[in-house]
Amino acid sequence: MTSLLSNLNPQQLEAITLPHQSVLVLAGAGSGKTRVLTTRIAYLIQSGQANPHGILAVTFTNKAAKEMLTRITAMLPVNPRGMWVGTFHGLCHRMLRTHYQDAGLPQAFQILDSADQLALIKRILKDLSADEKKFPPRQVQWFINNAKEAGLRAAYVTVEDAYSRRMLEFYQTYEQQCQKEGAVDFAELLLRSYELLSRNEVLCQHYRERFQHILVDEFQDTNPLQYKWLKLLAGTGTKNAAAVFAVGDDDQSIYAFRGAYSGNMRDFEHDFGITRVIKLEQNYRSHGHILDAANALIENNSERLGKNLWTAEGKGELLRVYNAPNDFDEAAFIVGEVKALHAEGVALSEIALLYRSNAQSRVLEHSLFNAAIPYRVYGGMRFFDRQEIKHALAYLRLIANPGDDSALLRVINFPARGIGARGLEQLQDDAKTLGGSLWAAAVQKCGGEDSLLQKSPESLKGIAGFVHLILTMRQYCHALPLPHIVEYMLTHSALLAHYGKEREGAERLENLNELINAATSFVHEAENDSLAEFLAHASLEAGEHQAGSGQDALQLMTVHAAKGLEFHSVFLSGLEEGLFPHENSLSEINGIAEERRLMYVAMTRARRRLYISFAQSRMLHGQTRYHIASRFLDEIPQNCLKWLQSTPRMNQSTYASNSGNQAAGFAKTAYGQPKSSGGEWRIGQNVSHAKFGDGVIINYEGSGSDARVQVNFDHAGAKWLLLEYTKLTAL
DNA sequence: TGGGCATTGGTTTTT
DNA sequence: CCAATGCCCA
Repeated sequence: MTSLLSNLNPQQLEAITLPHQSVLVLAGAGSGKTRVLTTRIAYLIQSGQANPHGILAVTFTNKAAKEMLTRITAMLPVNPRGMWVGTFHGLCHRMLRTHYQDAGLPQAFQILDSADQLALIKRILKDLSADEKKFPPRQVQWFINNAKEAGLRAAYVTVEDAYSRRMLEFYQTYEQQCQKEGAVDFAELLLRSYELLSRNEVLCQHYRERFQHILVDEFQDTNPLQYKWLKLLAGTGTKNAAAVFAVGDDDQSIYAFRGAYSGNMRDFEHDFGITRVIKLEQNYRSHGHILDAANALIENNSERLGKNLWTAEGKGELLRVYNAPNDFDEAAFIVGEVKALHAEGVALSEIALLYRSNAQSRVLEHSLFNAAIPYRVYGGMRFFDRQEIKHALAYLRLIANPGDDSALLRVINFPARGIGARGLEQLQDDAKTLGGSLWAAAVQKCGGEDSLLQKSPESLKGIAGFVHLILTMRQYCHALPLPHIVEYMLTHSALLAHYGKEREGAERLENLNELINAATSFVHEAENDSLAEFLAHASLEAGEHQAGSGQDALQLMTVHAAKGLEFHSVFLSGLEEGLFPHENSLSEINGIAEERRLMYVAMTRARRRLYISFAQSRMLHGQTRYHIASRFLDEIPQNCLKWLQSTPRMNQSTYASNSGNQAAGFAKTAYGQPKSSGGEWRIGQNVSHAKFGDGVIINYEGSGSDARVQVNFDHAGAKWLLLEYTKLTAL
């Protein structure tokens, strides 16, 4: 116990050792939030106030859940088995699987991810012959999810105008279709689970008695439905209500656009009768100037719960601000500074390059690539989102639940087996008349399962061939271990053969084989290794963005993606009005405040050094746009800032400090010794580049620091290179 | 049935 | 500008 509670500050200690009561912990950035959360759990168990069975801890991401579990396991000698630790969706899913009958779901119900949901909506819109111009599928999706997140079934949505009436019609049809197919989308997991608990007194009571301790991470990100779910589960107001340990930071609420409602923190205080709010304000991450700047910035927001970060460490370096003439130059500046930092011994993985929107990464990547600096971009396609994986999963879904129309439509003719649009239309009509699934219609069309299975597969074409395929798969896979099912499916569906002969199919083949590995490790790790459970896992846990390449690399990501992370040095780029704050936020209610919190999150990622840069002009949507510096820069006290200036010369530019008082160890940095000494590049000259190899100069433009040459490389093709930062050798 | 070409739109994102 | 979708043709 002593070791568990050592090295905690008074507020952390108070939070961790609080008696059985609900509490709101306002945990600032870098204040040891996760430590408090996990230590609280360990403390409850070790002090005998709770056993693992009685604890439920909920987070937003699988990553956070995993992290929490790992840390608890490290702290406790006991196996945390019995504890419920997971995401809202994961826990709700668990509940629905256990009580699928009470929840009105088929045992083999499937989870739709956003892409699956969108596909289903598109199908419905087509079915109802809706004008996709007037009712964009994405908007319909938004409407449905919004309603669900407000806890509203179609029957309870009130509409006035014709437009919403049509939307509601889509929602209704969507609900019916989901029920028919046994499909459950993300919001549905929560809503169903909520309805299950609110309708089933006995069940609700059971869980209430069991989970006497509920811990919530990132509480400011909860949406109204999640909050209602928590309230219901905790049994607020009842005699043996659970103690809810809610940890959050209203200043880091940056997901309002997807339904998060940080007002839940205030409601929580009220609804749960919170008498004391514990504030964790001591920051263990950043140096003083960074915190001073962030505090000053966020002061500009009203309606805060109120919090001021401080550190026991020194002030540290000033924030470095760079005013670039254009986005190119901004990128070049960053590249130069990254090089210098790296040369000073800072690992590239300890340096982050943050931006407001993904589009900004292009220029940065370009410069980094030319400078041969390894980097890694976060975000983008995840494993289970890939087309080939989706196809494979569709086959698996059909094995688990042939009533899954969405899955059937996805693969009935993939790989192509000669089923055209007319055949499909016919099938859909049949299904409609039968009132059953597409699968049922297909089976009937082929004269029933039994007669079909007796025929030789070679003789069957088109729909019959497909039905036979799925039937044999089901039969064959019945008792097979999961990885074998996957392997069998990949071969017999001919997915492997298909991608094997596709030109760019190598990577897809690799991914499909990776799916077998995923199944193998799932079998090893999961308690329940059924096919249905694996499919749920695939939907709920889309997999890490990319396998870490292992190499030390610079970290590129949006500010949103950086939440929760920290780095030695952070570059915050594109601090321009219109970009950050984003122009769209100007017309949104409390839009600027949210952008400001985003800025706050970005700044507090840095431990030691923070760069902020903006460009006077930048290429956006194919046009040069001119912006002024972001208002957020004005909100940072000048005495926290050091303005770096570019002083372009003939052939080189130097970024020098005007404060004359540089932080220890970092000398003025001069950029790229341009050109070969004395030599001018000329068109037709043969040159060599470290990365692209040999080539010949075919064009030239710009001058001074803007000078670029176009080189036609023997292998890499034609590329524009900024002379100032590219090392070319004359041949 | 897929590939090529035109059109269109373009914050942030986890589950 | 560039990617993603949609549509048409071979």
